[in-house]
Amino acid sequence: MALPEKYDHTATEKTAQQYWDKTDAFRAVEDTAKPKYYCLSMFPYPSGKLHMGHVRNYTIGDVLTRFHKMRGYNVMQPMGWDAFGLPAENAAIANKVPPAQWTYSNIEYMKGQLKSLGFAIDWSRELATCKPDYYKWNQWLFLRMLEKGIAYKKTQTVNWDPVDQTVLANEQVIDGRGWRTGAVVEKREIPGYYLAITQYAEELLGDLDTLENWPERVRLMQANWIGKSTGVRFAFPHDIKDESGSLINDGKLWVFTTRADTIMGVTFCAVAAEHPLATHAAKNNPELAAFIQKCKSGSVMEADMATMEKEGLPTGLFVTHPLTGEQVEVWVGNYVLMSYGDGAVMAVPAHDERDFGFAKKYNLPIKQVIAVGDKIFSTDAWQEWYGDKEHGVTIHSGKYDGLGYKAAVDAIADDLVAKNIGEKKTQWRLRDWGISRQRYWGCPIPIIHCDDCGSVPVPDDQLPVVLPEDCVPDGSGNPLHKRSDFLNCACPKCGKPARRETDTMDTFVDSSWYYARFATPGNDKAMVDERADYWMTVDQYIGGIEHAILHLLYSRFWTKVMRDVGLVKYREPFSRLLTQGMVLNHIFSRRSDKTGIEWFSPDSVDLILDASGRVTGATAKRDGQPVDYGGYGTMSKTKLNGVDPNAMIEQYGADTARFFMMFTAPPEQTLEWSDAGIEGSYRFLKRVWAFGHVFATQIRPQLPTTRTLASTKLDDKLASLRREIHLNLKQANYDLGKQQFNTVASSCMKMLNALEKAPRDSAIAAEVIEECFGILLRVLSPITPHITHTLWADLGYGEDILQAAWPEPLDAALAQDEIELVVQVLGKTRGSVKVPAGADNKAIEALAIASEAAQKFMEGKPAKKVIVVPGRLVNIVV
RNA sequence: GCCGGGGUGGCGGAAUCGGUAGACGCAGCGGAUUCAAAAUCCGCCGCCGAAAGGCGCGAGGGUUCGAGUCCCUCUCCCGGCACCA
Repeated sequence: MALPEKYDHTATEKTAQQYWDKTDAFRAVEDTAKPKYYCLSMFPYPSGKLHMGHVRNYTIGDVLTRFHKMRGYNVMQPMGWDAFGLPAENAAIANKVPPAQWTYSNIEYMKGQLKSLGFAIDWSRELATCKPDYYKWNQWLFLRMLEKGIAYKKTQTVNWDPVDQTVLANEQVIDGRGWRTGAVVEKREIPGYYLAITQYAEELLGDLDTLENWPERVRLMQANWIGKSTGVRFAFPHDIKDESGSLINDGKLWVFTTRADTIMGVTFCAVAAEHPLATHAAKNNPELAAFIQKCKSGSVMEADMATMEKEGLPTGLFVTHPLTGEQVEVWVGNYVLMSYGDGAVMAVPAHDERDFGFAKKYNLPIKQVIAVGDKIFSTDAWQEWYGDKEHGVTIHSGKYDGLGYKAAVDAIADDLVAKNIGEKKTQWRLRDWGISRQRYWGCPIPIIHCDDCGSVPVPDDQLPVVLPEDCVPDGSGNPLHKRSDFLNCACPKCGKPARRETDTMDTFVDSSWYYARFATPGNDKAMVDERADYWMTVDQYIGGIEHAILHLLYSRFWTKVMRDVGLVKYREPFSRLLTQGMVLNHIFSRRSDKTGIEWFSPDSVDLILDASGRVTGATAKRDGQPVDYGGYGTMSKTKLNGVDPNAMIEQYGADTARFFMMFTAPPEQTLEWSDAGIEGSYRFLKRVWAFGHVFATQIRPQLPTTRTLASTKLDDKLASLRREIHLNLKQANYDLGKQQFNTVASSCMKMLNALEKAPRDSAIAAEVIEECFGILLRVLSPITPHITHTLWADLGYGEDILQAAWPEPLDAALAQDEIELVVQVLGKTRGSVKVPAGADNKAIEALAIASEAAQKFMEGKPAKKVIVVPGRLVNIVV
């Protein structure tokens, strides 16, 4: 078939995709003869259509998949759908269609988009988390967790919309009001199921060290989130009784501290507004009650917290210092968190900056118990060294005087243990994972409520508990409450009529183990099987940094639970992680008093550039009036600055979109969208095609039947072309190892630049070009698979480029007779000199000193010292 | 506040072990082609300077024959966490 002269991306991509479909090219089959490579991109939520972030994510995964396939790995790249979730319910409310229908039609559409981008996905492994054959295993493992005490029930606080009678997610609460009703949101205590991720805190933290191929920042974010601190938990005894006459908290005010060495400096205690002692004290103290109310209703927004003034009120209650026996007053402080530790702190104003400020504000005593050298302590202002535990030594502390940090903590902890009133303890920031959601479109929690037997787990043989797919939520409450066919059931224990649990699981549960299920398609007898033993762990995981904490932490936790249940042997699911940067575009807006902010899409404005080509502003095409330029920001629906992948594919093709995304920025960095950049990428592919046409018409006819390249001495031009190609190949291979794809794309461009300039008028030239263009096509093929597939096949290289071996640079092609060295005088580059390839340092020195560049700048002075860096430069010191 | 990451032409970004800073591309400028335009092709393209040359990788200092790269001080930007006791 003759190769058309003009690059037709639509036809090219269609042909290639048909070939892949026909040959089932991406089917992954277990094969122990080859090293396996499991490449996984985070599966999408089927929100409607793909956005550019998806395209970038999956292109990175596809490049790695295809590259490893050509390198001889047995690769698997699956795809699925994170199909449960709130947006489907919102769409259902708006369109009056069941969430299932909306979800399945989105999946259909987005699957078509993924296919049109040419990703090497094994669709036979496709899964959707909303299908019973998938979520059955959520339920099954949940039951195992219940048995092991990892899953448990307790009350939780939720946002309650009193008008719709429904629970709201945090993002549905806007300025304290329900997003649909505008009603003031209440806090409600309702029961829910929790997973005891804290039981795994130590392991989740410790195993971070084994994740060498994870970005450092992700590991740090997880470590911070887990938040381990070691210290002492101890109690201040008291005899404060409630109305019924019983001691509050058994007469102990428990606190946690990492600075037990400063216990002798405690001058007061502070408790959270929700603390029982605060509640008690407020009963006969309206001022305190009002303050507590203010603390509780106060904003929990970060920005407010940061600027919030530390405030407090005394309770009038006193507790006893466990070591000195002194009476210590209890305050309520707005800075004490009920959710961390015991909701109370000891206050040592002398050695804690926050306590210091609080004590100064309310005129509370400040007692120094730590000294650093001869430094003078004063209560005038806080000094950094007051909190220095490295160099501090205890003073004014009675029997504990003269001890360093560790010795003091040990001695004090020992005494508290002896008094049976304290212990060394590790405190975690991490909290257990509440998985109950009062929502319809999610995985049902397999529990049955019986009046006699209580909450009874659904027996394994009754799994899955299937969610009805035909409900249409109307925004008021969970529609399952109206489904008697779902609701009514028999108690598995006593057989009496009972009610099914209507809460569903957090969708993070669904995504916590899908990677393992991809390796076990179609098995309805087991969650995972021996095929998963073959494929797991995931060799390369790719996704957005926004999942650095929750999704990745839950997946790690889930894996460890699966291990403890005996399902898997590995400790961690993802051996290597790449967090790709976001895709940005220009933002334009106009603010008016009448309509508020109006957004303008980038193609609805004309840019105003300054003399140097920088964007300084824009005008709307509609009315010619100026709009505000907001710089680059993430693509979003509201800001109208998204780019539609389908429009891209239609106009330029998938290969151009893929090439642009790989070329414009390294994968971890943000990527700024640019129409001109897209044009540039398209131009490059058109040139690749044009060279393919030259190859077909001018090169191939010249090729001799017997190739002589390996035994022929090439002339300078051909040798340097070949060297240039092999050098760029070497560079590309190095960069692929680093996962730096932008420079791989650069290397491809450099190869084409060299090829276009090459002589093409002899049989041997044709042979060199044949080899070189073959290298270019293969290096380029993971990035732009369609065009390279077609050229490879049509130009006679072989049937399927994906089956071709990845090229390796040849030493013979890289070798050169003469090398050019940079000549420096006193470290400044002055020129260059050519030396024979095998020249020794002595000879090189002589040639360099004799060179024109050196002679001019040495000004007749003798060389004091000459440094030769082999293959690079010569530096002459005078 | 703490912890990370970063600052290189008009722009996106290269520079592997301390060894020619600005690869590759975009934008811009000049030219060829064209009736003209688009497309395409060729050339130029950090700053100062007529040139020789000098200066240049956030700022300042240091180590070195040689520093974007190593060390110290400062500064700004981005991300995460945060009254965490």
